[in-house]
Amino acid sequence: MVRKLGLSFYERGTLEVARDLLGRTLCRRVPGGAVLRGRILEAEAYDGPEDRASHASRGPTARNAPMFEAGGIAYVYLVYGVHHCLNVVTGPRGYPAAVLLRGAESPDGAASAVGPGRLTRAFRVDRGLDGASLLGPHLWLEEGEPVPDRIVRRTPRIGVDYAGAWARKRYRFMVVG
DNA sequence: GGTGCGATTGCA
DNA sequence: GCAATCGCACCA
Repeated sequence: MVRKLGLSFYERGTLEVARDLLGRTLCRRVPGGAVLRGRILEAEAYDGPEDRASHASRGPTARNAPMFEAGGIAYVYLVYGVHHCLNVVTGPRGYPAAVLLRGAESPDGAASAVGPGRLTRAFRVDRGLDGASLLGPHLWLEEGEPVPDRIVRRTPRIGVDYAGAWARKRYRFMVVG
């Protein structure tokens, strides 16, 4: 029996959720009814208003509004005018935090979809899902198979060199192998 | 109303 | 090494 992760999974500290996302099953019901599934392999935490790498570091805007909502919804945005990025919003309402999903197994089980843009393409996620509930019919997570610490690696985040000391924090979690 | 650029990727 | 491509943050 597969279990959909509930609100209590998301309403925790961002770093804790990021680590715990590894091994969980990302599920996406596409138009037509088919469900795409794949285990999450890589995730990055963006934690609070002080985090200079976070879109929320300059206060609430139209784009980052979902980050300020309570955990359990998606935050989807377009980077470089080309790729969509999928985030899992975490923590309580008013505290801007989210986890960027950077890699997962491909739904077809073949190769892995590593890279935030590749992941959203593989799971057909776009801005139509911005703000969508992660307990709803279009996008959700299932329990999956938790990953032991010995195959988890922590590194600084990718592509945020502009963020000073925040760029060096080890907020990226990935499954090795 | 104008401008500069990004939580990336793929190809030369 | 660099183009693609556009929403949005910020300034006027």
